Amino acid sequence: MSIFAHIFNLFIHSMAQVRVRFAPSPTGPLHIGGVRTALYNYLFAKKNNGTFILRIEDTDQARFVEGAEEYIMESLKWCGIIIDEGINEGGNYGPYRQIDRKEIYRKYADMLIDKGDAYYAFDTPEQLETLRSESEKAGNTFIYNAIVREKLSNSVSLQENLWKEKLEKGEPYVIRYKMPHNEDIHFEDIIRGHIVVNTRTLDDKILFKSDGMPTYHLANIVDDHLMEISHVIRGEEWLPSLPLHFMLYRSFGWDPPLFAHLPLLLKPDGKGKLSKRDGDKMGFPVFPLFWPYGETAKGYREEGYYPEAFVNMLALLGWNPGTEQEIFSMEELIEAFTIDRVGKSGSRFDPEKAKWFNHQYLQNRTNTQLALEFREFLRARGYHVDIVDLETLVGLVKERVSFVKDIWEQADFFFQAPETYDQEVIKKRWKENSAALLLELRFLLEKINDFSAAGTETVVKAWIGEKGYNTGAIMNVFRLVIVGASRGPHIFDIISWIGKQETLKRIDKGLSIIGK
RNA sequence: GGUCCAUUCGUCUAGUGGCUAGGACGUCAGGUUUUCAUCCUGUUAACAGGGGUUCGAUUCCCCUAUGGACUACCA
Repeated sequence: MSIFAHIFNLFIHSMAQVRVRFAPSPTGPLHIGGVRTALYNYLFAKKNNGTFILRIEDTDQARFVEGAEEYIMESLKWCGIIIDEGINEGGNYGPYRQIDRKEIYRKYADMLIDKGDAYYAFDTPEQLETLRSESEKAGNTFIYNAIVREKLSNSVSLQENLWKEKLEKGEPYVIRYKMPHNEDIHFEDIIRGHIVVNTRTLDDKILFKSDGMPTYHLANIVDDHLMEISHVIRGEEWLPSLPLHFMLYRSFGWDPPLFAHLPLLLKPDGKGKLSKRDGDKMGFPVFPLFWPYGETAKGYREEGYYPEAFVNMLALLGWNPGTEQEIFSMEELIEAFTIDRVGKSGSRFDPEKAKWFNHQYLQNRTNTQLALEFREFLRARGYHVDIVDLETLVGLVKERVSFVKDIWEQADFFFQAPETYDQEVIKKRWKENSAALLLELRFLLEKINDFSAAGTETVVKAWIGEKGYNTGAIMNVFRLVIVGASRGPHIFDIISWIGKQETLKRIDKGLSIIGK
């Protein structure tokens, strides 16, 4: 443990209350990277007896997407992440939707203007766009900073009577932060450690838009302060704006919370961060739940992942307990989680490992649970099977599958006689005497009263031994007519489950088709 | 381009100023299974490169390379 992490630990234990927030924008389905951010916030909150808050950051009305808010909440619920304070849960620090806090932000923007740390700017987006493309042509980057603001249209460069007149005339304006020209800003990140940035590389960020809404930067700082957020745990994409955020806290005279910037989730192959396209291309979901609006997207829930497996997999992507334990319940994750064991570098998402986690969780289900789940699947297909029979069946095939829906692929022959027979197997196993042997077996089975797996197996093996037949020669063609291929569980388990009548029927059918 | 962040097996990762650099997924090979799958056992494979510091660096420092994020009146 680094010295900084140690000090940090001492610090959090001395703090009165841990309050963390997950603050997504309702602009579409929640990406699994977002889910992981929410999860780490939640684990950290619960580990420290703190509060987990959901705040909706919907200050950009143009990008608002209908249904996204519900999607976010349903996703968290599916994952087992319980919100303590939020738009539905309420709390003493509401409202929890930024659109409903609109009136709050203006006051704080004005405070900064009065203090001289912010100013009005009247440049139109078109003007700025022109300036940007011009400097780009000249090979420079346009930054709205201390040097250029003197030449542009704002309350710093303009005479006081001029800009006041513009204000009175109702000319559109934004409020920008007045970034100092040349100052080293020092700040700490729990995961990254000490960082220094010089303000000359920063720009005068817009805090308040001409539509009367704050930007992320203002709203975020004000809300985190007002909601008494103790730790900001968010994605690494926010690291570049951390200096600005520190400056804002300083300007307001507030104590900043502690920050932890999480590494990103990367695509399984190639370069860059995980996107929806990767999932489509490689056949795995990038979203927790199916997203039915607009461009539809697959979800882990609908693909048959257990939420416990999904959460377990996600938790270990970028964090580890330092032990060799890999399977964790939510309670165990909460118990084991510490921020100082979150890695610094981005993690490639591995769909194979995700499947492995689900396999582990599926094996730990009882046959009864699985039978119930599989029955739902069968119902959708028009099969109605007794639950006790399904428990037996599921017990026969569960270890070969990772998902409930895979049970069907492993067990279709339990429900229907083969339509076709694997040509490879016929070529390899079907001999001159196969038909005769099968016919003999057929009449042997017909006479058996105890059609349990053990019952039939005993009789058939005795018969084989008695006659001195070759076991493989019989069993392989037997499997062929029952299953249609060279796969599946123990053959006597299969015939016991389908019953004597069906077994005989399948032998007859096989004989008539292959045996001619 | 600029700023910031990162870099241990193919992937997720453990780890230390001196270790045969550990585990998991995957791969491959055996074994079990009369089939297929599972399972078991084993195998495979890594400290990005170059300089320092040091008796000794994968570990500490610097440079380079590579990757990533950001660079909007989006979050």
